[in-house]
Amino acid sequence: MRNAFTTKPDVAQTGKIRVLIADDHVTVLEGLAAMIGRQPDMMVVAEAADGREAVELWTQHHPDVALLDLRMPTLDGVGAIEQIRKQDGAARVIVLTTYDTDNEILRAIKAGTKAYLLKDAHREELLDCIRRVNRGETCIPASLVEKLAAGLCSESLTGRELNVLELLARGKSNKEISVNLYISETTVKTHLRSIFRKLNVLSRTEAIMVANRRGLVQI
Amino acid sequence: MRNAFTTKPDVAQTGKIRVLIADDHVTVLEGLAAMIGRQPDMMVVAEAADGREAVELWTQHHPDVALLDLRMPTLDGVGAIEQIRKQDGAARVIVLTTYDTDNEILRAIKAGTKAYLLKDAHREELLDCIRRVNRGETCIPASLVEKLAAGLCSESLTGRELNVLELLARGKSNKEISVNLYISETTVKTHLRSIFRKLNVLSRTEAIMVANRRGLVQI
DNA sequence: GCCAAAATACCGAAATGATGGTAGGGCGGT
DNA sequence: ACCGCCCTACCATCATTTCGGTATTTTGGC
Repeated sequence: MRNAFTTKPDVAQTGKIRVLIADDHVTVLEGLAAMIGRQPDMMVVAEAADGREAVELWTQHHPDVALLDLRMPTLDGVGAIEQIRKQDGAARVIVLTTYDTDNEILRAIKAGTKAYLLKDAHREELLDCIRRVNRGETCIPASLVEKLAAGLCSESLTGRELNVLELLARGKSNKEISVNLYISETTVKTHLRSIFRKLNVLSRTEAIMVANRRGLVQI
Repeated sequence: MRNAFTTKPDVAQTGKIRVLIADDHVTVLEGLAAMIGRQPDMMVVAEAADGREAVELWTQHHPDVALLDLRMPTLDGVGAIEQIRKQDGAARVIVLTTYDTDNEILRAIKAGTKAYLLKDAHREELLDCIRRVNRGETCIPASLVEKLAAGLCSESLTGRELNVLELLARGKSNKEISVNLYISETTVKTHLRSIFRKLNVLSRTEAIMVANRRGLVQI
């Protein structure tokens, strides 16, 4: 079993940081490969087009750093991170995503990601991030830390409350939600009051907005 | 002044399709450049990081095909297309975007784009699209045509209705909207009724959902 | 088996939203 | 000058949502 203190054989051989990249957008994959391939101190050892493939290729190659998109088919980034860290708890994973909703960041960090990069990051930002993570450091932009700090103090929603919120965000009325969940309209109202209190809003429309911003539901 | 019937000097010289690419994500830009650069029949002549730069570089290079992201700083894709086509009505522009909301597609096509590609398009799809557009053909995926057909039969919102809808989508109440727009709450209700009728919905929450799906507002 | 949390449910009052009809002022086009 | 459209505005009425407080049952963990 590999661990963080094992000298990585391939690094020793090539002297390069071995990187796995995963993204369902072929353009992004090409771009990452091109940028990384040009660096003298790193190389791409595997490219995956979805989450499942990313886990398989990680198992085969055991790269120094893995760069994963959060939204991918078959298995999303968080799922892939969990699978990978089941094999190696010290695996170094960078999450690369277009969106920065609170919930996605939180889930990714809970799953054990070392760094969280937005896709509009600059070239040097991204390459430096790979180098830092390879050295065992973490790399979370200050703007994201702020978002986290703001969100962490809020209570989390229960499963049922999330069900209600999801239907709410689809534009359903209380009656429609009750029919959909096989509960009474009164119960829906009770759940809604809890949701409003937890999200610190006063109306359903506000709730939709906040839920969307926090990544609790996607409209 | 160039026009569609002028023989393009650079093509005659190099025999390659000269492509301009524009995207604010450096990764995507790199990816496009790598893919296009590998093709024997095309080459990247200019790379822009935002809309204004795209227009400037188009003016300088007059490429055969321009690949533009829709969402860019300083000037969005549609604005860039309009500027470019002011110089050359026959300019061949491909729109490349992550999202496929009805309104964005419609605006892009109205502005005179020849092709509309989603960023998760496959490699060959993208390269073939460039070749087809260079030959003067268009290239709009069937799935997008369907979306358009579905949306075209609906009435369009007036400017004031869009103002109301925007605030609505921010979770504002009728009273808050009225204060924000310096109109009475009654007027807000009148606008809302028009909005509901035009979007074919029955409540404000449904309106938010539909407006977001059609790209009328972004939450 | 017990405790805490979650899910379910009801009542009633107050606020907000939805829907009908109606209408005057402004503005651009024919 | 007239027509159509947009923006504005009001009244009345009904439906829905929001906000108190309260209570039972179910579920999961210790």
